[in-house]
Amino acid sequence: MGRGKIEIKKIENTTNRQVTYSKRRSGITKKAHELTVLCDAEVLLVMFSSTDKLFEYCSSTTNTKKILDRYQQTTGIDLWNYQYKKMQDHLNHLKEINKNLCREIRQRSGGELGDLDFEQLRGLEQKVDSALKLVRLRKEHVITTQSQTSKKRIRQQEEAHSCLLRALGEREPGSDFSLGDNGTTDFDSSFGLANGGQHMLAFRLQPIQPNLHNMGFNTHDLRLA
Amino acid sequence: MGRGKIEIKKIENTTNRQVTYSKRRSGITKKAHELTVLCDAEVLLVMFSSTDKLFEYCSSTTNTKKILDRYQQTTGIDLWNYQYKKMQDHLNHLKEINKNLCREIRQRSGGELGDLDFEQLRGLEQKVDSALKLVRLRKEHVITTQSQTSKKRIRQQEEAHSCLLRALGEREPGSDFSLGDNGTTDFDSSFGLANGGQHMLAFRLQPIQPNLHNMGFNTHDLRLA
DNA sequence: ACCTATTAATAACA
DNA sequence: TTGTTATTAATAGGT
Repeated sequence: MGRGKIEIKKIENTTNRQVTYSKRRSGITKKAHELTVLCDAEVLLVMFSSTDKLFEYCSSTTNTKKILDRYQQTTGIDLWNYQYKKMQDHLNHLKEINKNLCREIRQRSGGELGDLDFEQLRGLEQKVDSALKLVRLRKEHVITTQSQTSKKRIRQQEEAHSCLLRALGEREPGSDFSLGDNGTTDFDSSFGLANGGQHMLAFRLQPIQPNLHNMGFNTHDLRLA
Repeated sequence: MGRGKIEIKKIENTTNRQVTYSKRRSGITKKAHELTVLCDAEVLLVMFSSTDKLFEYCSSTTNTKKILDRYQQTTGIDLWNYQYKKMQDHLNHLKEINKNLCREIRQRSGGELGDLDFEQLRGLEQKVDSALKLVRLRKEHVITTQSQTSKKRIRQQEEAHSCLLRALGEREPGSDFSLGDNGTTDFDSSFGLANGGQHMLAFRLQPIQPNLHNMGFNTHDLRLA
């Protein structure tokens, strides 16, 4: 169809080839659209020119992804399944590990012990027992450290306080800024704290360990996603 | 191009539509092939008829998967990535859960306590402590049950044994099958067991709970896959 | 991009 | 389905 018949083989003249590509591409696209409308079909047409430019037509009744999903479903052909399957395997493996971890935690919590025989129970008991010892040890250590830290801080504050008082006393000898029996009590009450010691500790130490509560040792959601 | 012009809209006559589909399908396929050869292009053509039959053309210089890989690379468009990404998210989520579970187990084992403050340690201690109590309770229950079961079995064996002896004695009054001071000892030694009680128990009970060792409470591989 | 002689595709019919 | 053919549509080569 044109000024003379042409043989169906690669057009060697580059310009001519590109012109023909352009014309025929629009031609076939039109055909694809007509097929879609006339025959109620779904058509996907993907073309790469020899210069690597992509052109695509897809029936407006659907979209590329749908067509290709359907294509895969119909043919059963792989296409992109390899990666997908590898991932799925990985996922199942993780789920399995997860399940076992959850069971271990439940057993370490004293639940789901029905399947364990005496020997296993003995082993579990020992583990939990030694864990308990370790936790207690750590707890003692933490409380000791906290207590020491707070004592040191209180001492530092006291020193700073008396230092200030002394300085004031030297500048204004007539003023009555002398200490009572207990300098610490005066200092505390000046901050609205009735008691030193424990309250002081709780109050002062919070900024040092900010918002670690509910971190680290959480009660995790043991359900699998 | 035919015996009269037609409007481009769905052909209502089903037979006619199918005939047209068939003819035009081969027409467009031919066009696709000509485009491939004349213009050195790569063409993929996927068609679903209104009766859901798939027809495909792909340039013989390539294949469907290559075209689609290239399509995806060129467009950057998803295609099948949606599922893939969903899976990847799921996977990362599971890994996260896994990590937390592992940490919880380590903390329940008395390790990795450095990040916990006093309150958290106290909570952990209580959990481990109550777990220990539960495990011990269960252990006691199991050992009690086992012991009762074994005692019952020994008693049954003894009865069966003396029953047999009695039967033998009645049939052959002259023979000397009388019991010694302790019938149990005789019975045990006849099986090559020096002592009854504990050994007996261990020996007899194994078949009752076969190969449960190393099941249920395993030391799981805490590394993530 | 447009033009148009010519070929190719195909609608209707068998 | 397949084949025939009158007719329309696509397009090769030229502008």
